[in-house]
Amino acid sequence: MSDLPRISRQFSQRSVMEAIVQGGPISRASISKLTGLSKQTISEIVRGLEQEGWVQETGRTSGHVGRTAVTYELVHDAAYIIAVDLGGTKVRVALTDLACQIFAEAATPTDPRGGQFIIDQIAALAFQAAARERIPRKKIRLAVIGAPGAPDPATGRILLAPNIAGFDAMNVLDAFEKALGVAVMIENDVNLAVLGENWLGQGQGIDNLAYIALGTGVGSGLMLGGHLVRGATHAAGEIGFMPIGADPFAAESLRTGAFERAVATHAMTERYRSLTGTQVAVPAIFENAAKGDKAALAVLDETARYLAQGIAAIAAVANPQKVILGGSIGLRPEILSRVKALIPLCFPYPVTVEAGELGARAALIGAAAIGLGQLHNTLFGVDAPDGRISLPTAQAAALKEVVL
Amino acid sequence: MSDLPRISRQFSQRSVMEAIVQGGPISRASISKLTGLSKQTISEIVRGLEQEGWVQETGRTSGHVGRTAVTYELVHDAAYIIAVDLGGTKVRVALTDLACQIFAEAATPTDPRGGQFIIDQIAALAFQAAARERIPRKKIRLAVIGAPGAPDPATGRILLAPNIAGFDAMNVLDAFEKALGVAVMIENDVNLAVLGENWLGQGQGIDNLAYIALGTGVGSGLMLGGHLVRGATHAAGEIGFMPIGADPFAAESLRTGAFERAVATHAMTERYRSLTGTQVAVPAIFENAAKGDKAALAVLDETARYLAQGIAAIAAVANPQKVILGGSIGLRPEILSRVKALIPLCFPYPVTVEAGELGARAALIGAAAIGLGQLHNTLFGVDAPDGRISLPTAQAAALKEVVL
DNA sequence: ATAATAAGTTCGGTGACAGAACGAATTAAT
DNA sequence: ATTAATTCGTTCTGTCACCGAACTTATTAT
Repeated sequence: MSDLPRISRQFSQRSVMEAIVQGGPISRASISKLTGLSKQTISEIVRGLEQEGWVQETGRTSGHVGRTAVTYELVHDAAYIIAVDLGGTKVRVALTDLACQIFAEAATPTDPRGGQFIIDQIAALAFQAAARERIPRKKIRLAVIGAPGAPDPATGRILLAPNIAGFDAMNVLDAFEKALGVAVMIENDVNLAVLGENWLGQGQGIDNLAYIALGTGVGSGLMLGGHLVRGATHAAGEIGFMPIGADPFAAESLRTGAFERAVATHAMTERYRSLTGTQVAVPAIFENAAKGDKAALAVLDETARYLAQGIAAIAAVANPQKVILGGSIGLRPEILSRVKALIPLCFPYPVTVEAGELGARAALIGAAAIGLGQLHNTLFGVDAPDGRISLPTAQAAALKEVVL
Repeated sequence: MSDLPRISRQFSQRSVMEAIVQGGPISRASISKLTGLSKQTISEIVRGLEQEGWVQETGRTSGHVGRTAVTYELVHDAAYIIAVDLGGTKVRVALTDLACQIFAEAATPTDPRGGQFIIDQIAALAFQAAARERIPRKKIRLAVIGAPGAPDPATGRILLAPNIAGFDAMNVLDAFEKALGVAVMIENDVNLAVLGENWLGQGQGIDNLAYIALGTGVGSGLMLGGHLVRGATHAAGEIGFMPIGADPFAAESLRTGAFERAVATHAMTERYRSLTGTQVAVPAIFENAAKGDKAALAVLDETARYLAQGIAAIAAVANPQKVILGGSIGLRPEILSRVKALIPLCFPYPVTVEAGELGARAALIGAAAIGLGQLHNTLFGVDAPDGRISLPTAQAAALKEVVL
């Protein structure tokens, strides 16, 4: 139903672009072989892309029999996207070009005043970075914001985001679009983390993936069958409320979440306090455990025990091929090793668990991934909602970190 | 990448078919308006479809100004599919025509000898039904088998299907294809149940749906974002192993599943026995509860309490818009009412829970749904894996049940 | 009868491809 | 140095799936 634009050209154009993006400098003849389209068609499409400024000649092949081929590659600076990871304590902003190169990255403490202040802060960061790299604003096509909570695309609001002041009452999407002057996508930060790990981290090539971010709170992002799972109200992955760990019918569990009460920061410090009588922050608990402190070791054991159960629950429901741990607690090897040992004791099928490879930058890289995918789709592709493009990993591996 | 067939025609053809399937008898002019394709194109496509025998003229419009229109509709008996719900105790077989009408249905106890005997039994049932309705075998294009366990399309085996003897060792898919002589799809029965309820039952129009089948065992089917969730090893929805209810680290939980040990048939009878000292079957427990038996009521309360937690876990992970209960225990109103009351006490966001509308036939209807979708796609559509066609609900509502 | 209206066809496009043939450029073999 | 083999890229011709406008046909309302 609905008007069908002639999708044929778009479709082919997209696969040509994909071949150029992935194949680096590539000749038209090679694109033809890769895509199965005729040489003639490739020439036409490439001519079009060149005229519009998306690709350019880079050189010629040599050293093989036969005529030399003219090679083409992306015009890297034809378009840029802004990727943002907005956390309760830190904001990270990155700029990415069409070739998936993250070449400007900035991190700074989140403006505690919240609301519009944060939005202005992010816009300033992004534009500073753009100015530093001499990127004209016109070339910025899209911004992707990762934030805790459940962004509702219909209203532009972000629900369940207690960590960020003033976001519950405003239309965050509109505010960002106004401040940045480009189209904005808002996505849950843990969802982006799955995408990030799927693109460049632990989850490469894996279509069924779960990411568990464990720190101050717990959240999970789920990629099933290659698609991000968002759920009916974009609240999928709010696993803090799983009825595991604390008594789920307790009033406090209804507020904080039974599982969160069993595994997150607060649970660990409380557990340590009840064993020793002293209040100690989480990093110190890990340090003490390394020194052989029995109470600290017990805290780690118990936390891992509940975490293993949480992973088992996710595995039972969604059957991911791999579960990636992230967040300040989840990235700890002490937790990972314990969880790996415990899972086979409470779940019958093998579940691979690993720590995230991208650490705290997973969500930022995921934001870049989703933005680039979106950009390629809107510029060159069908506007199919599930159009996944395969982004190249080669260039992207060479990331520069520029902390302000 | 890969050879792109000229997909344009296919695409349009599919939407024309969709309009005809849904719009009942419909004129070419109306199809044009519906699809946005030009009248001329519609005429061409319809001419093609008519020549190939998929649609036919049915009459003319009248009573309005302007020229009368020739209306077209599906040739209902142009193709058939076999839908099978293979359970541990019962086999259901149905035949469906292209217009989504289930017009022959048979149910009979599963052959206890298992393995090839079951396959032959199903083939016999299907062919008997076909003969009774004078359906030539050539017109049967596809069979969809719903079965417990995790069918592995790569090997054709069904894993985790302890209820059906002899299926673990054989290539079930091949055996069915040989016996039936048509292409066969095998799918988990609970997954089909979600599709069934999504098509004609409680879940109509809902894209994020969970189905929990509770009886001898527990299983769940998940539809997220309109797609069936199967997981990495097709084991998604094996929620019996959620670490909820019994101690998940107990050896018995590893075998049977902690959640299954807390909510399924065996759990209820055991619970009743520990309270009263007498062993009573599940239906009797419900009867006793209706009579006011305190022990029976306590059993229902406790079972519902664990079930509510299980639903909370699924809701926390996947955030479905609605959770549908099925299975001999799940369909009971006594359970539903208790669960509805308990969920708000252990989960903070609203979760709609309802009993399935299709009862025990959900999986069978789901099998028809997936088969019809597949058939429409392969015959008229792009072979996109996610091509969902919208099946009409009107005709399908008029189902006949023919129990042998 | 005549106007209005809707259905359907005919006719003449167009754009996105494919495929064959051919020229152009290069290396390898003689 | 010449020739053969090979590969690149273009030109030319053709097909297919569409669209839009104009036109014919059939019907009801006036």
